[in-house]
Amino acid sequence: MARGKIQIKRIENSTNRQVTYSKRRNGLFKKANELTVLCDAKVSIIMFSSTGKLHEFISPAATTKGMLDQYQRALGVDIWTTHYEKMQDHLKKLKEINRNLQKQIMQRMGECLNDLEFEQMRALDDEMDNAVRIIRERKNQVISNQIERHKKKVRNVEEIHRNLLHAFQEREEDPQYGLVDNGGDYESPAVIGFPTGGSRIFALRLQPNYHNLHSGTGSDLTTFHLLE
Amino acid sequence: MARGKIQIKRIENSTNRQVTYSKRRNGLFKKANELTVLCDAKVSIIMFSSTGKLHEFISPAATTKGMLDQYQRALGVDIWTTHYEKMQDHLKKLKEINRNLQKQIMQRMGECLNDLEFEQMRALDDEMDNAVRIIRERKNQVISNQIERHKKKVRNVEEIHRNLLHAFQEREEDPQYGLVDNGGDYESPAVIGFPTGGSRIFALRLQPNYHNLHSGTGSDLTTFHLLE
DNA sequence: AACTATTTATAAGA
DNA sequence: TTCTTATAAATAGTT
Repeated sequence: MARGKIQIKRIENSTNRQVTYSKRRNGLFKKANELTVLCDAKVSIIMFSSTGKLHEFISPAATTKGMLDQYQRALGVDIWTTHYEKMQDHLKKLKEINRNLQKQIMQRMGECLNDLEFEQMRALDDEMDNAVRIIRERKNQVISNQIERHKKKVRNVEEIHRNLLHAFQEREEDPQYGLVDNGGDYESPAVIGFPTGGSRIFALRLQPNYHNLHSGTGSDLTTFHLLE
Repeated sequence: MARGKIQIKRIENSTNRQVTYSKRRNGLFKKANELTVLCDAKVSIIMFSSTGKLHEFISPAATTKGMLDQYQRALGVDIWTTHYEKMQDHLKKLKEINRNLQKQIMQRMGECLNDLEFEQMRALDDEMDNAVRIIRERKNQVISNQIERHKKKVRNVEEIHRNLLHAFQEREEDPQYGLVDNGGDYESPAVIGFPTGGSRIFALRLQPNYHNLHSGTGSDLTTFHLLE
């Protein structure tokens, strides 16, 4: 186009090719910009040189992403856009649902009651009553279970103690074990009672494995504490 | 660029603008194609006219999707994936929150109580108690308001009745109207009571301004009626 | 990067 | 739209 016409075919000289690429790229972008301004259009140009280098032009008022979204929408090819929009819809709906749930909870906590009609409020009151009843029942059941469990434990412990006491007394009475070995691993007997004042348990630790014993007392105390 | 230089600014004449758009678009695409061939480059042009119409150019050896993929790869910060992944994260979190809210509501309705620790259940019980109290208070307040409104209505009705009765009796006692014209618009005197059968109301007008009297008996009766 | 002869693009008109 | 054409703009080859 100047100083001689050229054939439109690949420029074999690498340097020339690159120079031409640079010049014509500028020309192209300039034209694109003029088009944008003159015709109120949006243009996106993405190009890669033979060496893989990226250059892009985008109309000032547009974004590349926006252009590509619009491009796909226009073509109907929904590689990405529809998926994206569906996600946005979904997100919006979830947020709405969240808001409603939060509000419902608020109302169930006695707040935000202004938005309720009288009938709704009456229904809520009934529902809450019912729920409170169920929850209380359940709580009490859990308490009962706990008590039952602990009772069993206590019975176990008592039984063990009875057995031990029995064994101990047998030994006391047996002259063979009379005064031979009372020291060593074994401490002298002591009384550990329950503050409830119910059945007292004599914790006579005559065996090294007293692990069974120690879970009982403390947790029972805690449980009764919880009860009140 | 011909027959006169032009300013690079929006062409106001719509027809001109469209013609120029068409011409220059062709020019741009031609240049893009030449660039592709001469420099062994890949070019993607996407453009939208001011009316939203799509036109695109893509180098013969390339595909638009391929270009866009390469574009994202080249930029590293691929707009879509990160955005997309963020949305997915957000979605996941919202769903999780939703699940929790739903569960909370369930629990406040007395369901799904298995997942609660004893302490949590106790707290829930307390909270529910409190909420029920608030809701009931509120409900009762609304009821009170309603009653108040009804009372006022009843008072109004009573007042109107009294006035009518008064006017009627005045006419009865006035000799001027005595036997002259008892037919026509006026019925014979009668006692107008309330259907509750409680205290009957005798509208004895002793003073012209009887407004002070009317708030007592009648409206109370009505109120009690509404209350039960 | 600058220059410039020449080609190419295109604005206005038909 | 397309064609025409005078003229502006782009640019190939050179420096």
